[in-house]
This record gives sequence, C-alpha cells and structure tokens, in this order.
Amino acid sequence: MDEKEVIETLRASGYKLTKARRAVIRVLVQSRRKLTAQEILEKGKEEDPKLGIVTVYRTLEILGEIGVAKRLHGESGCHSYALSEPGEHRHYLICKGCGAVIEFEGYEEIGALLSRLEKETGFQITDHWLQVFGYCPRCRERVNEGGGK
Amino acid sequence: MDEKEVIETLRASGYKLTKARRAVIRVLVQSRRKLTAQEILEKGKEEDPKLGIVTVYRTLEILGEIGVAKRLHGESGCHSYALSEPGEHRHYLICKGCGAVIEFEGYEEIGALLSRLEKETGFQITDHWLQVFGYCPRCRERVNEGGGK
DNA sequence: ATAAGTGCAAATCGTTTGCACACTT
DNA sequence: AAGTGTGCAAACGATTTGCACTTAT
Repeated sequence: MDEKEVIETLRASGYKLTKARRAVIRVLVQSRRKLTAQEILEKGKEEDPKLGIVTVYRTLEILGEIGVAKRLHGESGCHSYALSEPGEHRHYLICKGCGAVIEFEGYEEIGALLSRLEKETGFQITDHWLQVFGYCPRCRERVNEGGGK
Repeated sequence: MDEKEVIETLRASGYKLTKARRAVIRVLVQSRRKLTAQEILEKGKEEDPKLGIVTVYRTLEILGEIGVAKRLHGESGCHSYALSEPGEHRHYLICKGCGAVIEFEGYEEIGALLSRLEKETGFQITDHWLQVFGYCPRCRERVNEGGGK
C-alpha cells in the first residue's frame, strides 16, 4: 500500500482527507516500521504542526477499521501501529533493532499446524495471531559486528 | 502444574508463601482460564478477603518471573494472565467462549515456517509468539446449537 | 453551508510506586 | 526478631471523551 492507495481507501470508506490524516498516513507509509502513537505524533508534527495526539489515535482507529493499519502488541503492554495490507492477516515479522515490520502470508505450515491442533484438542479454530521477532539484514550486521554485545 | 508444584517453585525461588499469594495461585490453578488482574482479585477475595489489586499484580509478576504464569495479550489492549508450564513456550490456544487456555508445544510446523521466513527475508529470527483462538469442545457445542448466533 | 474533523482539557483505565504496618520464617 | 510482603493512596502513562471551534466537501 502506498500513500495514494491508502488515501483512496480512506475516501472510498466515506472519510474525508484532512491535513492531520495525511500527516499520519505519510508517517506510516514512509517509515514502514512499528511506531507508537507518540512517535507518530512527533513525526507527524513535522508535516502538520497542529497535529494532536487525539487525532493520531482517532486516525489510527479509522485506518484499523478500514484494514490498512494494524495494532501490534509489545511485551511491555504498550502498542505500536503499522501499515499493512488490507484484510485479515495477522502475521508480522518485526525487527527488534529498527522496528521494521514485514507482513507475511499465512503459509501452509500454519494451516497444517492449525488443523493438527484442531484434531488434537477438539477446538474449533477461528483465528490466530503470529508475531515473529528478529533482526533484519541491516540490523543483524550491526548486532553481529558490535563485538561486545 | 498443580498448586503444590507452583508453591514449591515459588519457595525454591526464595519467595515466601503468603495468604495472598496462595489465593492468587489457587485462582489460577483452579480456573485454567485467562483472567484479568481484576478477575483474579475478585475470585481471590473469596479466599483472602483482604487481598488487594497491588498484590495481585506483584504476585503475577513473580509468577511470570519464575515462569509459571504468562501474560496474554488481548485485542483490546488489556492483558490476561494464565498459568503455564515453566519455560519459554509462547503458544497458546484460547477459547473465545470461556477463556480456557491450553498451552501447546512449538511443533515442527513452526520451525519449518521460521526457517523459510529467514531464508526469504534475510532476517535472523530470535523469537516468536503465537496465539490461536477458537472454541473449546464445550463452547463449540453451545455456539453451534445456539440457533440464533 | 454543513456535516465531519480537530485540538484542548479533563476523565478513565490498567498498572506501578512510596510508605507505614503486618506477617512468614 | 528481621526482613519480606501487604494494603492504601497517590502517581503514572496510554487511551478516550466532552465540547466549542475549524475545515473539507
């Protein structure tokens, strides 16, 4: 999803495009990392200095509703948000170094696992969530070089 | 893990067994569901009427630290806690009806998926998290019968 | 023009911290 | 007895809500 597509989706869903919303969208599109609402606010202010945290939250809610952004869950209990392809994927690969987020498809492996689980537990599985953490190629280098740690 | 094992682990880790802690542990052991801190407080009060929310949080932190309870992440942003086998599993099967939590092993399917991901993305994967949602056998029946919904 | 969107301040909710008192070992 | 653990009240941080003002269509 690029900026244009996000904006189109937004309009198609009956929402107006405002300066504030464009700022939030642009931050998400340009960073492609997971960002907290606060981080989005700060970067967004570079584009729309009047941007407020409330609008950031409200915009994220709308973007979530129309499926183009998702809320990610951090260990600590605080959330981050990231752009995503529309739809119901719930699989993210997240760089612990720079926060880069890559969304990936539910490969057959997951399907196999789920049907196995259903068989073994008697559960009727409806949904799942997978977050994978690691280091992206760039951060991986940095970490491995870093000598000390 | 039953109550006795949890208590032993607690003591072995240098913590004292108190009325409050026993109450929290008992709630977790007896329900085997995911529970919010508030829910644990309420049920725990049946056993120790003086129990306070602060102690619930502190006990959950300790249980997490010694590996016998885990924090689960809910869609809304609020957390639940559940008993778990000690160690680093991060795979839970959660009933959307009654909240029952089943922990399962990281089957080969996940290993296969992860190594595939590593190859395709160049990430160095260090960790992952999987939560699977559905209906347990009992709730499944209830839902399917329920005619209306 | 007008409904939708905004920022501010205040409210809320889950969680944590400071502190004097109580309990386990 | 002595240190650990407790509850309370207050602090805290993220998120939401009420409201009068502004803006996109």
